[in-house]
Amino acid sequence: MLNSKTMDTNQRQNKEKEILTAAENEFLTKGYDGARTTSIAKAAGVTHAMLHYYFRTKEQLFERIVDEKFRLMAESTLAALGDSSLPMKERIRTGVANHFDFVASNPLLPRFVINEIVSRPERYAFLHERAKTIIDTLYRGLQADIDRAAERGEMVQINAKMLFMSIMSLNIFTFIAYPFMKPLMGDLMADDERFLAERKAENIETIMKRIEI
Amino acid sequence: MLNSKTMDTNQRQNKEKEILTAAENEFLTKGYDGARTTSIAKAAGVTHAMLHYYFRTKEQLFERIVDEKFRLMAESTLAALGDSSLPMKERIRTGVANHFDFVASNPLLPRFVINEIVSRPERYAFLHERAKTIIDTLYRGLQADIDRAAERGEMVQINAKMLFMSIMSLNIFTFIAYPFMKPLMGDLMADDERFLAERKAENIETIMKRIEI
DNA sequence: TTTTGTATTAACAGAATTGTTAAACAACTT
DNA sequence: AAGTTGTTTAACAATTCTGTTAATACAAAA
Repeated sequence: MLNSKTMDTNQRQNKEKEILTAAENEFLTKGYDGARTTSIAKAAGVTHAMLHYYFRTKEQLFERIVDEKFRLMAESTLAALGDSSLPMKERIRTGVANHFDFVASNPLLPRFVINEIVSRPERYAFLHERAKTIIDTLYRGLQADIDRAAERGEMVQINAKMLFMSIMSLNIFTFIAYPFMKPLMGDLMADDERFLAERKAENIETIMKRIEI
Repeated sequence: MLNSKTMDTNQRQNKEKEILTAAENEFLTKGYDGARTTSIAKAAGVTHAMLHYYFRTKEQLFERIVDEKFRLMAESTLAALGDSSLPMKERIRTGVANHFDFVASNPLLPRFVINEIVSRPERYAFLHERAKTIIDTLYRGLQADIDRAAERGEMVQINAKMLFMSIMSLNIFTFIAYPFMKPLMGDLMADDERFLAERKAENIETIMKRIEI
C-alpha cells in the first residue's frame, strides 16, 4: 500500500496536516503578524525546524491557509444569494439561513479575511477584477428577480446590494462580535446553542420584515 | 507664557501629540503586532529613540491609545440605546442614526477593539465585571420601556438585546467591511458620501420595519 | 548488508525590532 | 558666564523570531 521510500505516507500526511491545523488556528486568531512559527510547531507537536522543512517559510505556510480561507469565504458569501429556483421570499429566507449556518461553522473566517484585506490591501488587489465580474453578473440576475417579484406584489422594491449587505452584516457580525458580546450578554448567551438558534431566527425575521410589503 | 525649563511646552506637546497620532493610525490599521515603533516614529517625524524617551515602551504607548479607544467604543455603543425621554419609535430611530454617525466618524474603531479582545482576551477580562453591571442596568430599563410601548401597541414585543445586536451589526459591519466591499460594489459605493447616506437610511429602515406592528 | 533517500534534531546564523545609554546640545536661571 | 535641566542624537545592546545547515537516525530497496 505504501509507496514512499522511507516514511509512512500517512504519517507524513498527518504531520503536515497537524502543522496546517495548528497554523490555521494560530493565523485565524492572531493574524499573520501575531502568529509565531515556533508556537505553531509546538501546537503541532514538531520542532520548528520541521515546520520549515515541510513548508519552507512562514509566508508559504500562510499562503496555504489564506488560499483555502479566501475560497471558503467566497463560497459562504454566495450562499447568501439563495437558490434562484425558489420563489423569492423562500429564496431569501433560505439564503439567510444557509449563510448563517455557513458562518456558524467557520466563525473565525470573516474577521480573518477582513483583517487581511485591511492590513495588506496591495496583496489582494488582484482579486478585485475577478470577484467584481462574478458579483456584477450575480447581482444583475438577483436584482432582476427582485424587481419582478416586487412587480407581482410579493415583496417591496429594494436594492439587491443593500439587502445583501444587511444579510452579511447581521449574520457575520454575530460571530465577529461573539467573544466581545458573550461576557456582556450573560443570560441571553449563556447557552451557546440556544443563543445561535435564536439569533438565526432573529436575523431571518429582520430580513423578512424588511422585504415585506 | 511658557513655563517649561528648556523646550517650548507647545512644541513638546506637539511632538507628543504627533507621536500619539501616528501611533493611533498605526495601531488601528495594523494592530499591536503589526505596528512598528520605528514606523510610528518615522510617521511622527522623530527618531525612534525619542519615541522611547516620551513613552518608554511600545506597550505603554499602546496603552495610551487603547484606553482612549475603549472609552470611545463604550461611548459610541451607548449612543445606540437612544434618548429615553423620546417616544419609543423616535428613540430607536435616532439611536440607530446617532450610532451610525458615531461609527462613521470612527470607522477603524470597532475592528480594532474586537481584534484586541479576540487576540488577547486575558488582558481585557477585568473589563467584563464593570461593563456587565452597567449594561445589565441599561438593558433592564430599555426592555421595560419596550414592553410598555408594545403593550400600548406602538411596536412589536422584542428582546432588547436582540434588537440592540441588530443595530450594532448593521451599523458597525458597514464600516468593518468597507475596504472589503468597496472594490466589489462599484457603482453603489462609487460616491462615498452618498453611499453612507443611503446605507444609514437603509439601516434605519431595516430596524424600523423590524419593530413595526 | 550496503546503499539511498527521507526525516529529524540540535545548534547556529541573520535580520529585525525594541529598548538603553552616554554624550552633545539648547534654553533658561542666577 | 556657569550651572542646571530637559531634549536630541547616534551608537549600541538584547531579545526575539525566522530560516539554515550539518550531523544523525531510520526505513526501504538493491
